[in-house]
Amino acid sequence: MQTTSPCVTCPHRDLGFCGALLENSFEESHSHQGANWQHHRRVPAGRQIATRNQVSEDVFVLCGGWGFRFFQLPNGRRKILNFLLPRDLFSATSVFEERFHFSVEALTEIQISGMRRAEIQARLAVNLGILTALAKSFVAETQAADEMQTALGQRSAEERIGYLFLHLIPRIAARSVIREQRYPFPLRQQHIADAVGLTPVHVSRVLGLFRERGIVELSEGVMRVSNLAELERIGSLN
Amino acid sequence: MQTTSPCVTCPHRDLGFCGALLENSFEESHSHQGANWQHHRRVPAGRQIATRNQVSEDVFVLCGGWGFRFFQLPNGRRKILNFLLPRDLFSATSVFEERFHFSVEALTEIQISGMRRAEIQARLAVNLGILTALAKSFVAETQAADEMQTALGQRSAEERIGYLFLHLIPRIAARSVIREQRYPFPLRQQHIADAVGLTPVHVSRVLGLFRERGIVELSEGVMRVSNLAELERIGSLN
DNA sequence: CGGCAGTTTGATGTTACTCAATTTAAGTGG
DNA sequence: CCACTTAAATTGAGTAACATCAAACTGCCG
Repeated sequence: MQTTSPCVTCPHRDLGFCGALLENSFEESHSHQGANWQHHRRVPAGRQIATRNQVSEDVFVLCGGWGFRFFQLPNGRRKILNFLLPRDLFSATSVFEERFHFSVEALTEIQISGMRRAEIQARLAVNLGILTALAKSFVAETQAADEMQTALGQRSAEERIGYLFLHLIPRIAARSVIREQRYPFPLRQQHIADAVGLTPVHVSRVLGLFRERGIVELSEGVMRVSNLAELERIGSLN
Repeated sequence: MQTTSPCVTCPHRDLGFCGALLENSFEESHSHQGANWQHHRRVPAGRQIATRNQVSEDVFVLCGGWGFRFFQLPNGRRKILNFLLPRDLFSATSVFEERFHFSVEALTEIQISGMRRAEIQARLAVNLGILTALAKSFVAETQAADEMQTALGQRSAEERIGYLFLHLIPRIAARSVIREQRYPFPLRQQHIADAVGLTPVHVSRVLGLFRERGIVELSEGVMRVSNLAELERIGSLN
């Protein structure tokens, strides 16, 4: 099997560093046998796979399914910081930090790929491409966090949920073929609540309104967007 | 004058890349004359010095005074993303992005230092120290943004303001000598409101409570912390 | 002294939370 | 395939937190 050609029989071809941001950079060194700096795992839905302050020698990429990063609060609530979709690094910070500053949970069944941090850092030192990709990832993380801060700080429940959906739509679309504005969407209302800082009860009411007004509808793990223009009017920051 | 010894006569010795994160990395190449890749400016209080989507060839460091990054919303409100203190890069993202994704305003009179992005990137490629410092800065930005998201999403007015103060205290202390728990603090209540997503009226009420209960007191540009333990109980995320 | 920006206070309104009950959907074992 | 169980979503009533509007108060500067 050639290292430069697509490796269709390997389900992890586009995973790990090949994933999110480093997909291309590592291709030339990807091989089936000697890759002991990289390993894969399957995790069932609902399982917590990383904990705040936990030390890890590895940097993780989500390869399949959905997960999320979160903070657990002492009062029992939690804040979902963002959702992880296939090819996402858990966080670009973990390339440099040996501890997670967040926790991670599997939302659906997921596959993850872990790589030795030491190995990644060694490659960073000599490979400008990886560095560039990593910088891009950092920039994207920072910009997304700034926007989410804005949505949370100054906006109503409808606007927050609208923003969340708008933010997720292109990310989902980049990872699966979308027909008729139907997006795969495994979130429970509780997840939405934890992500935008509302109670599940209130989320339910807002989603009810969206449905009545023919804007978005959630059911059976699918988000159906009937009126994107209106959703953008509601959720967009501009 | 020696390049390796402290350069006390130059008010910008510890500014620019010498500032925030790159202080040490650039020391050997700092010189008074030929530094045309670096320039300094003084800006009066209240002046806006960067606008969202504006293109800039330069990367900026705040050298003196306070500023803040923000998003302007169409409804007239604004969200302050964070406050900039001396030696802060406006954002580590601007080392890689030619446009600001945020706006910046001077809160007090400030001095800023701008450096050519191209120059910085060239140095990044050959200087591991700078890279490490930059990565640290990115990590810190990301962690702070995650925490602020949590504070905004899941917490009450008192907790948000408490969190903001707790977050600022060590940053201020790192930049000036603190005696008797009195911190220089140039924010108006409107700034606090814009930062934590409350109305100035409500901020005033909460600050009134803090004062009554002998926790913190703001006046004449000084924050006096009388009961740090209680402030931590209120504002800490843990 | 007058004017302005910032803060405080009061009265009232709205949004979202809480608590509790009901309905719907999703599994599970027989 | 159907009773049973459990989780998720919906609905309603009452409440708390914060917003809004408006007025009074403070300190500062010309």
